[in-house]
Amino acid sequence: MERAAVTVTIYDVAREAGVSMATVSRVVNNNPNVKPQTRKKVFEAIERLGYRPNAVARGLASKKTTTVGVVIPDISNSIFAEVARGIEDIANMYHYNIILCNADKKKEKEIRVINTLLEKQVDGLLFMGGVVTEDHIQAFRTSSVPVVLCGTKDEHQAMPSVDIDHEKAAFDAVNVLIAGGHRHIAMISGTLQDPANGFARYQGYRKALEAAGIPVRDEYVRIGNYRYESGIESTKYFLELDPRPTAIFSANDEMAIGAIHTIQDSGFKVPEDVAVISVDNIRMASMVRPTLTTVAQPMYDIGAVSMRLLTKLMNKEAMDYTQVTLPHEIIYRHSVAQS
Amino acid sequence: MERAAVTVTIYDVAREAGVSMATVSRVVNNNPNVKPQTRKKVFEAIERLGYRPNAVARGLASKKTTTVGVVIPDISNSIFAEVARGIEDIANMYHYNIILCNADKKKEKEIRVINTLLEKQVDGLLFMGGVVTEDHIQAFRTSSVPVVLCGTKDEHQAMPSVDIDHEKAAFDAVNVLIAGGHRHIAMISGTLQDPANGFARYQGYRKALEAAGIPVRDEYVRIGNYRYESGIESTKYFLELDPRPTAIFSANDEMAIGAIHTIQDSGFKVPEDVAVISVDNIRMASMVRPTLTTVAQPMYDIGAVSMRLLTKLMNKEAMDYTQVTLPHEIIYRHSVAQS
DNA sequence: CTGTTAGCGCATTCAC
DNA sequence: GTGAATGCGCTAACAG
Repeated sequence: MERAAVTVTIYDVAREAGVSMATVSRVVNNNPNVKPQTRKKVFEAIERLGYRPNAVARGLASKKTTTVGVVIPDISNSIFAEVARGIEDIANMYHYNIILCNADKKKEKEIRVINTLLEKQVDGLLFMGGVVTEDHIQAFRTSSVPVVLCGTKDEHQAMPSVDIDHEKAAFDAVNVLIAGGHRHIAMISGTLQDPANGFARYQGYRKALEAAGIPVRDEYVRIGNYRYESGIESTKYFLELDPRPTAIFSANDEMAIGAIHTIQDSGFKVPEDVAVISVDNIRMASMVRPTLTTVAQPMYDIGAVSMRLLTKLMNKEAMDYTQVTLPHEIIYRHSVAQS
Repeated sequence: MERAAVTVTIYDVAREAGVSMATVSRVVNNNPNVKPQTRKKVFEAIERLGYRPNAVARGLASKKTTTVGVVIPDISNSIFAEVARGIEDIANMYHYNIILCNADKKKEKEIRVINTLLEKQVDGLLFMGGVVTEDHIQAFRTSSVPVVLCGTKDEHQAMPSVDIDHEKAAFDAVNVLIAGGHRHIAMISGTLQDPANGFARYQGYRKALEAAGIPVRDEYVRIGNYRYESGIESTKYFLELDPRPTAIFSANDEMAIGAIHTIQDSGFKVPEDVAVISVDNIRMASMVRPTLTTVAQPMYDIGAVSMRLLTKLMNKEAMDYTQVTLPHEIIYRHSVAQS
């Protein structure tokens, strides 16, 4: 194959192969109505010329790009990496390309990225994590391509989505603590503004306590920002309290790790003095000492299922439901004493 | 703004505004040759119709897509996330969109992704990390768009690239150990097949030892795969040795963390019994106990500088040099005793 | 300042 | 099976 110094088009291939451009188009698109011999001639010409189909022209002519846009709220968050992997595997399976766009957890940038993707005429859109506001929905509406939310949902649950039951996940996590005999359970929460993740997890915490007849104390709840440092900060605060909590439920693993280190740095032991549990199950959870007991989100599956859902939507297949809730699972490790 | 149920084109806007499509095109492209009043009319029509320019058609007509493709070898590697952030900031500054494509650290997939990006007519390509083989270079050559390697280089250093001096970084790291009085220094290396990262870091290790007159022992070197588990495995091996190493140099942070935990789990202390140092400075490095002393790669800058370099290349600006080496820096934390 | 006219590279009828 | 013709939505000369 030669180098394509100047662009070689479908016309060049046609001339080289002694056929019409329509025929070249057919073989490139795997249209069966081509005599095997002709097909061979064309392939040879393609090879000889180093022809590379122009996806832009194809997209314009066919009004399909076979690519789906994925907006990642925060590329440095490892959760999304795993979800992306699930998305990719299924996308490849259905011959879609995926293009990732990072949005740095900025709403304004998310909207911009959605618009860029739509301008690029993606055939579908996957929106990962983050808060879905009216503005997002507006942006989605300006186009007619299907959108599915993965790892989050919109407030009115009107859009197709794939997620876990965050409230139930939190509820289950706190119950592990309660079952272990804990009565003084603090929570490091995410922002309560986020209905899908933040608020739901907080609700799960409250409901678990209430179900066990344990009073909910305001001073046992701190709002963090999902980062390590904020886990440290919240935990320092908890450790000063009287009575000091004997267990901490963190809204995500990263803050939980901050909690563990803070507890240890303060001369206490995990889980003996303070137990820690959280939600996510990122890779790092098994890379702390003690290893972190946490509620695992099926990240890969969330990605895979939402991509599969999207293919159906793009294909206009009939669907009985477009809101799927995947199961979560408690991973018992060593930051909570085994009962 | 209405919803664009059916596609509204530049013609629709032209009709709505009572001008020609050329004029609409001008205002969309910020061409100054439009009377302010006309511009206003057009904008109103755009707003009223909910017009969204079709980037695919634009790309075809202008032969430019104002997007650059970025191939990420491994999306779950946090190093690349930071590099990507640098890339993005500069890309935005120059009004380029970036599309990320993950390649799962599979060479075959890297090549496929490069081709996909090229078919999509990106204006430039950024190739992050990983090994650059002849096949990669072949793929790059089939197109005439500029390519820059970031965080790696090709064997013959023929392609534009932005990277640190890996050998020197390793050399410096090992010297920290030597300066601390260590003579029994083991290394957890990456694959020696990778000239840019793996082999260069190993070379730095050797040279540092040689320069200090310390014999290089084969049993003090283990080849890992850059992952936590492989740090554990290698360290278990080292701990059995006689004489047992008093310090370990790891080719990357993640394996170093595995080393620290293994040392601790075996009843030894870091850094008292065994010191640990590595290269990278990922976020997790400050999230271990003890915190990890490491040689920081300027990840953000690597991304930013390579994107800047790419813009110049795309712009066909004259360049004196296209191979840039950024400085690294030793971050002193607590996994090596302060001298 | 604004309109007209050609393509950009390809998929896709519709004939043959 | 294959070719000729048309147009996807837009930019870019070229006129005026």
